[in-house]
Amino acid sequence: DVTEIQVSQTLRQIGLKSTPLRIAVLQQLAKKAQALSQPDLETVFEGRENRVTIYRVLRDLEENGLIHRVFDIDGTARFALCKNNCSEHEHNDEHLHFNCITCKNVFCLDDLVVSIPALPEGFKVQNVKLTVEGICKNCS
Amino acid sequence: DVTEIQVSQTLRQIGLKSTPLRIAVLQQLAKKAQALSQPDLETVFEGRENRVTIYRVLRDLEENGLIHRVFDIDGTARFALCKNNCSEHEHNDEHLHFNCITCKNVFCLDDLVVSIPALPEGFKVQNVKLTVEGICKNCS
DNA sequence: TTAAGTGCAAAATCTTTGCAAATGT
DNA sequence: ACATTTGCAAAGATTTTGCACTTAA
Repeated sequence: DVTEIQVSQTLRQIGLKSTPLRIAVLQQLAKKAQALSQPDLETVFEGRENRVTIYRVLRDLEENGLIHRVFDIDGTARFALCKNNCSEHEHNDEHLHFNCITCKNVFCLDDLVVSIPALPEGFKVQNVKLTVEGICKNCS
Repeated sequence: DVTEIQVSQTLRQIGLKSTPLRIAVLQQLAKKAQALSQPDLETVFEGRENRVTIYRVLRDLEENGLIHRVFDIDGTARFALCKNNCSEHEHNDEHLHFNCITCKNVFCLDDLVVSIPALPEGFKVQNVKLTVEGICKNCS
């Protein structure tokens, strides 16, 4: 498990203050294989935390490369921890996301390697996202 | 080019009335390699068409399997013609989308084949979406 | 102490809904 | 003629902004 101390250090390393909500959000994301949306987090915190602040925490964490954003099949933004190679506005999450069409959860399957076909002339690749839609373990 | 007559027939075949806006939307999508968002379409029609109606046209065309929805890097919904194997709520767009990080356009690269790695036990695949982010032909 | 972060209210967007008028078949 | 589609206004939902208060360092 990820301790509060570890998370605090990470935050300070990148120049963000270590605040209760930032710590709580990172810990939530750390303990789930699934990407969480802003509404998910509101539910987790049972409305105790301010909605606006959650938006700002997610924005700050994303801008500083600690989390990345994926969209579920409804286009709702969901967030997951970045494993590596992410920096400000340059997220390198070259892995597979499984989007469940039933529960809408997004699973990050980090260890699967994605290979892409050659693109036509003139297209410069920066980032590859393979999204597989279907029915997840829990829903089938 | 796709004629108005062809589009009209397609609409009637699936049980939708052939109306000017539906025809215009389908013709717009047919002549672009890029997926268009609702705001894009408003621009194309220079505000002459009602925003609400555009939303409804896109919804109806999607529900009837004529177009499909992809999300650009900002999470904005964009629409493109379905080539084949699409039906109501069962879109089979197993192809590659190139999302330009500069102009935000989404290019459907239909002819490239996507292969996926084996998934963990319990995950049932229905649909594969490979999204490549980078800089498109026009922006580089 | 003080720059960064938070909470609240309010604005700005984006999308959907209800209903009367218009349109396609 | 009649069900479908559209336009308008209004409601809902989501996300952002301004500003005073609070907190981490």
